[in-house]
Amino acid sequence: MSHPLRTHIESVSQLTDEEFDYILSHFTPVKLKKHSSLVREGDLVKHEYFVLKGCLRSYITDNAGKEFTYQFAVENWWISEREAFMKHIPASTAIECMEDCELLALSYDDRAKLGREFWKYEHYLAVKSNMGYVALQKRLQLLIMGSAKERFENFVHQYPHLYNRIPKTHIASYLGVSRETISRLYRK
Amino acid sequence: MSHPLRTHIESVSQLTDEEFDYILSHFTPVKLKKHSSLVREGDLVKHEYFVLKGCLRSYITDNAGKEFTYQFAVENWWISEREAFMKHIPASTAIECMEDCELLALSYDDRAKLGREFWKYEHYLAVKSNMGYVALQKRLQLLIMGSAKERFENFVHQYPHLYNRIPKTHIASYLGVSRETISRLYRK
DNA sequence: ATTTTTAAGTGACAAATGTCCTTTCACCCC
DNA sequence: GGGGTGAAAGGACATTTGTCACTTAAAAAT
Repeated sequence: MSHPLRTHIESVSQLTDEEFDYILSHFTPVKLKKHSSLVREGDLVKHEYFVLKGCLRSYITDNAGKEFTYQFAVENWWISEREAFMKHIPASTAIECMEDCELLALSYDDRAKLGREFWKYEHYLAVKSNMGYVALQKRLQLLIMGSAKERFENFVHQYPHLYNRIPKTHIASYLGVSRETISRLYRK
Repeated sequence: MSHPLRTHIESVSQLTDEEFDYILSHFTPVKLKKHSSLVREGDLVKHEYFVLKGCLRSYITDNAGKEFTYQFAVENWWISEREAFMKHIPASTAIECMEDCELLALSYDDRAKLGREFWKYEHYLAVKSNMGYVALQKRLQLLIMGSAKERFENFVHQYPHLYNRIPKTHIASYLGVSRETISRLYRK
């Protein structure tokens, strides 16, 4: 069975064994316990992460201390604080493990290096970035157009495996509604 | 006084007169009357547009016939139906002129050609795309975190010139609230 | 200038959603 | 295996926002 990262990259472009081994050699394994922080607000973010095992979320905290989930990540997803990572500025979003996690970390410099050395890797990044943009667009659309109910149903439909894995509180804050509203919705 | 398009590109990277003239030669002027459509739902989108004069909006229509504004564009903004333009698929979003407009159209092929011929133009596109992503992120954040009031105040603060230029109905649909709610808000 | 159309303001009411509080249940930790 | 901890369900009530109907004002058309 092929390495999860390889499978992910090859959904965009094929690699030889040598190429993949070389790429993989730039990643560092990271293990984290449930509830630990991967990134805290204000941190400099020197890596982006590919998730091998576990479940994380990135979130913003407003002045009143309320948390808003910006993104989830499970196996075979990438996660980081994009803006902080790209621009070398302090993170405005925190990232936390919701389960014990195993990650692969790639530094900014190594990412740039791989991009330079492999057209294919650069292309993979570009495709990934574009998919991210389109996903963001869709989510925005749903936020503007849909009621709490529609947003929730869409979420369950789109991520059935997350619905039973992630605390409802966080799903609520991802959808921009209160936890109680979520409760009310699937009573019916 | 320099050409608006040149000014815009040069906010990212400098051009010689010859380079700019060559780039500009790939653009076609387009004039449109108020209320006319630049893109209709279902159209193939072969161009992207730089706005020289006027004011446009892109919007989605839901099953009930309700319109949701996805984006505004005024002088010195770019506008298109990104997904349709990039992937050569039918547009799911329409674009309409809210005033008489003068645009510069650039075809998909010419865009690619300019990107190939000028590293600087390619770079300009990349920076623009990244800024678009960050802007989308900010807007999403505000939609999740902010009340109607906060969203509206943020809009007025961020785009004071649009607030007096664009019908409130469309500002409301951009913010994801009803027109009446907007009315109520700035009574106070 | 007069008519017609379109945008905007307003109030009353309904529906959706948020907030607060209590109770229950499941899981984790000595 | 009991005590503690955190997540979730549920009810009561407050607040926000949407909807509808009507009026006024402004802009466009003739």
